[in-house]
Amino acid sequence: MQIRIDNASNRPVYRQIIDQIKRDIAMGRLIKDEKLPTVRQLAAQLTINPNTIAKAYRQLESEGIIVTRPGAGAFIANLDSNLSRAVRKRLLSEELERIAVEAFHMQIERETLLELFNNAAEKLNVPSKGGQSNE
Amino acid sequence: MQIRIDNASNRPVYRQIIDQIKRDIAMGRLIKDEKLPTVRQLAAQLTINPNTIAKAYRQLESEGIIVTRPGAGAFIANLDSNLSRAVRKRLLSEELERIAVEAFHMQIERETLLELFNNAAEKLNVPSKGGQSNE
DNA sequence: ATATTTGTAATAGTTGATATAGTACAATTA
DNA sequence: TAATTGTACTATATCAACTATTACAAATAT
Repeated sequence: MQIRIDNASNRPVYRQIIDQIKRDIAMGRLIKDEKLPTVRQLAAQLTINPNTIAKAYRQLESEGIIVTRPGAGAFIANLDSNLSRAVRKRLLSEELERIAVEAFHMQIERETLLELFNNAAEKLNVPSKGGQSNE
Repeated sequence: MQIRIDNASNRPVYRQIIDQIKRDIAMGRLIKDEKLPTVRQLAAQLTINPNTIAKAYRQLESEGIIVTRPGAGAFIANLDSNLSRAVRKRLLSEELERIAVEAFHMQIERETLLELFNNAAEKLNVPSKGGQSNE
C-alpha cells in the first residue's frame, strides 16, 4: 500500500488518504476483499496520528467503499452506490460545470479540454457500458 | 447582481461568491468593465459581513478576474491568465481525474460521463479555438 | 473645497474542522 | 489466553472562516 501525503497541500490528510484509496480502486490496484493496512500500521508508515487514519477508514466505510471488522481489519467492499442514479449524475454535473468555468477563465479551448477529459477517463477505469440502470 | 448563498453547503461563503461571479462571467452574464455591486451593498443584500465580500473581491483581483479601485468600485477585467498553458492544463487534468474516480465509484459509465461533460462545456461558454498559444 | 462613497486594512472574538496525544473497549485472530 | 484490530472517548492545539468594529486613502458627487 503506497500512499503519499503532501504536507504542502491544503487538502486535509485524511482526505488525501480517502482520495488515494478510491483512486487505487478505480485504477484496479485494489480489488474486492483485498485487505488494507491496519490503522496503526499505516499511521506508523506515514508518521501521522492513528486517529487520522481511523477517520479516513470511517469515512470510506460510511460511503460503502470498504468494510471494517474490529479484530480483523479493513477490506475493499463491493461497488454499490446508495445514491440514486439521478442524484449521482447531478453531483458529477455540478463538478464538471465548475471545471468548465475554470477552463473558460484559464482560456483552455473546448477541444483541449475534451482531450484532457478523455485522458482522465482512460487513465482511470471508468467502465464502458454494462452497469445496472437505476434512473 | 444575483448571488445565492447556501448556508447548508460546506463550501465557504467567500468561495461561493467567487464561484458565482466567475460562473456569471463564463456564461456571458457579466462582461468586461461592468461594475460589480459595492462591498457594502452586497453585504447588506446577503446579510453577511462586509469583510467576507471584501475577501472574495480581493481573491478575484489577485486572480486577475476583476480590478478594484478604492472610491470607484470593482469591475470585470480582461481575460488574461498569468499561469503558463502547461500549468493550466495540469491543474484541469488533476480535477478531471478526480471526477473520473468519482464516476467510477458512482458507477457512471464513460458514455454518460461524456454526455454530462458536453452538457457542461456547452452550458458554460468554453470557447472553441482562437485562443492564444503559450505552451 | 467638502462630504460621501469606495475598497482596504487592522484588531479582536467565536466557531468548527483538522490533527495530535493518550487511554480504553469489544471483537477477531493466533 | 494473549495479541491484534477497529472503534470510542477526552483533552489539547492550530488554523480557516466569519463576524464586529474602527480607521484610512482614493475616487466621486455636490
